[in-house]
Amino acid sequence: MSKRPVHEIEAKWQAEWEKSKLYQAADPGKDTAEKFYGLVEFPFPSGEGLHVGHPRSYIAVDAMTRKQRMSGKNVLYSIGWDAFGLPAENYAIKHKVKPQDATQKNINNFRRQLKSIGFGFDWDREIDTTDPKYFKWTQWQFLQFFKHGLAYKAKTNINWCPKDKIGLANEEVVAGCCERCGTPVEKREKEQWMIAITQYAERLIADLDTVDYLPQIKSQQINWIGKSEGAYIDFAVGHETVRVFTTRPDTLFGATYLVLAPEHPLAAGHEEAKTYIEAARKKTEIERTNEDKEKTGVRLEGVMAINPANGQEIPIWISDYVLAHYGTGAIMAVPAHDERDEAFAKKFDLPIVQVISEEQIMINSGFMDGVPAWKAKDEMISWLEEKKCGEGTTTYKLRDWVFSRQRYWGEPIPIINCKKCGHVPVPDDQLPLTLPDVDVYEPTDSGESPLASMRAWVEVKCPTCGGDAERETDTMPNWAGSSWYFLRYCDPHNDQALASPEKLKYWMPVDLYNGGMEHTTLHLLYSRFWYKFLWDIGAVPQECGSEPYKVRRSHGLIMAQGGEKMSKSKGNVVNPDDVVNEYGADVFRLYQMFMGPFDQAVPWDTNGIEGVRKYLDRVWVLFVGAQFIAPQGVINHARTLELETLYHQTVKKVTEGIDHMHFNTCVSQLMILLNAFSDAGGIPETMQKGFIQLLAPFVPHLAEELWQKIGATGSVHRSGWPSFDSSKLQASSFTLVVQVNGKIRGKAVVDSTVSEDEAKAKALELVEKWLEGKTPKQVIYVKGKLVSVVV
RNA sequence: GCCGCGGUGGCGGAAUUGGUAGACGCACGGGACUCAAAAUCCCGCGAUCGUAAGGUCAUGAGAGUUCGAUUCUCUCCCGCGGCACCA
Repeated sequence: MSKRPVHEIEAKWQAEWEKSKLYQAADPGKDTAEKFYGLVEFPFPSGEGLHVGHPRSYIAVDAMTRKQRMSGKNVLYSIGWDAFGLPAENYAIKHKVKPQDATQKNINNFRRQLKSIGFGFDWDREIDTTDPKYFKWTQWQFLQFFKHGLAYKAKTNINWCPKDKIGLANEEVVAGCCERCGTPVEKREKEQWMIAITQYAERLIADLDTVDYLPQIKSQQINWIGKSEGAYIDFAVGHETVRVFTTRPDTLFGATYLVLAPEHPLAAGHEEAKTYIEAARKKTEIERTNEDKEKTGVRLEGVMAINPANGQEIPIWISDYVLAHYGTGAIMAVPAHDERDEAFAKKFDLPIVQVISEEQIMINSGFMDGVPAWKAKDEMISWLEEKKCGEGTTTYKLRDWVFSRQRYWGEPIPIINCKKCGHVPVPDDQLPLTLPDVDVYEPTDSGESPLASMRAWVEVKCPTCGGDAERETDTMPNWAGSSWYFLRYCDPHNDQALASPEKLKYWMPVDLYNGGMEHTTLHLLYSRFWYKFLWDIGAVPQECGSEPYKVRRSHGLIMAQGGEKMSKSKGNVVNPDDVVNEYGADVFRLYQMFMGPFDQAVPWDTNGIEGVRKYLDRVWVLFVGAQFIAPQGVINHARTLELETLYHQTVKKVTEGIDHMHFNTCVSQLMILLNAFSDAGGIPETMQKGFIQLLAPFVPHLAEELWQKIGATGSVHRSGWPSFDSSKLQASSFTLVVQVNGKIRGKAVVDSTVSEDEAKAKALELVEKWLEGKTPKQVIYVKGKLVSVVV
């Protein structure tokens, strides 16, 4: 038997595909076929190179897009580099090289690795977010946000990571710590560029109804945006007013005190509160939220608020359990119907008034008494609006996007700060605004970007008045370039626009987007928002629709052997280079698809790879080894019919399995089919091509080689997709199962054409001894499956 | 606490408009080939009782619906992920 020359085959076809541009996506024209746009999250090219979990998503979508391409669709599937960002800059600092050079080196390594796996990417559409030709449009888009009033500079408390020396968006803070390095985040007051994503909060929730995302993705996004419907209520405090937000306006009569956040303006200036406010400011976010729920607070002496519902005077407290950045930073406390208020009231001995009875009827509520609880919320809002002391409203947990980073390796924010004219956009014809070439990238403790010290770059003339001005020195977060890259794939070399409307109309929306769950509240949310904005201002044509991704799926993580997470520190990371070198790309790909359900975490298993390698060796032997293609007549007629049934079942299963991402069962089925061919002594000629075509999305190199070996013309990857004949899915006989009182008592192989009466008669005969002479009460027949006898 | 996903052999996992539980692969055991080993091929492989034929039990636990439940309903337990003093 000839050994399968894995590496020769793979190198040969990779070179051939590259030369013939086999996977090139056609630009839309008169006769262009129907499109299919498959998308995977483009990688950040780290210094460590790919690890084995990385390509899982790419292999899956590669199989899906290959199948689409074989079916005749015009497929867009491409790749690129999300190459700006903190890790690249830290890498450069550590290795004393320029971020530009380090990034290029890493990109080259990633490209080599991806090419060795044999993806069907259209490499002519490769994207690099750090390429000035690309980020020219990232900057242009930022200026559109600015010109439409959605990008603004504001002094706010931001999340500051003292280790990375960088400001973080809320989405980048996990449990009060920096998402990247785990350092507890501090609060710092800073002027930052912000983008008003909150203006899209409602649409970001509502439009989820129009797309097909995994349920957990939708619910995580909804959760993150955090919509609450309730009311603002105004409490008079002397000559001033304190406005609170509540989701329970119905319990207004039970409000026995107010609580303000320590940052609330009304709290300032009260001598007795000073120490408390000072202490609260010093605490980190985790300290403030992790205090085992033991409530603290201080009463503001000598001030009372008037409850607008009953005119009662109630005290005002400050406490850090009320958050400054949510609602109005002030609440009405209803201890009878809110756990937190109850804990606070009990600790400080404040009155508790129940306003909803056990029977869900309003009590102790003046004009609301007797109203059913379910109606009370709406009635109270109407009353508040009528009396002009409040209004119904909706709030969101989502906050505006902190868009500034005080680091070197990012897109410079193209704004010029002029004392006279304010923030002035860099004129479009001066884009891209590139980074100055410098020697020092170290971030500063002062929280200023290293760009600030490059005076020659910073000092410019104001484009509006011509006076002395300074460039903005903050850069954009790495989420900027990745928020629109899928649009650029449609038209990657355009220097007149981010992409031409014609091409966008043809390719958008993305038909399938696969990526990690960890990006659900970051990249996925940002890019949906970004896209909606571009769509609103007409930079993306109306025809593309309001959502960028029709379908969103997520892959499970690959764990280390044994079930732990793969990590550099544990030394259990599997490098795809090693796997490809030892087994070849096809084995690597097939194993990834076979190892477990695509959407679930699965441990890497070296033994499992061996099994897949054996399978491909056996496929090889069947075609080119001793068993070769079965000549006519070697396989008898009955056997051929059996194989035919199995073949058509396999075509159906693989066709549907790929579309539904049930890759592991597709591979099982292909194994079953091969086992049957082996047992029969070869492959009937009528099934040869189809079998190779079914293998092609999973093992493209081997399939192409076999395609050539059997003398077929062209590439298997453009050869069509096999179809199944529904009439041939049914075997000529089946095993009839007979149950008595729900237990299996007999089996018999019967002809598929068996009638109901025949089946029942046969069944009763088979299980006679179990009936013990009794007459069956009921006999149930399930066609093609079983007979159930009840006695 | 809230939301989402999941729990099936020694292991990864199949099977759901309710109809043969454990497909396929791994590991393991036995055999063939070999001086021997590797590779390859063949057979076996949930537990339990039985020489066997065959029986009984078994899909996290318990109940329910049904001729029949891994699949549907209810109650509970455990694991993973997300959010969390959000008023």
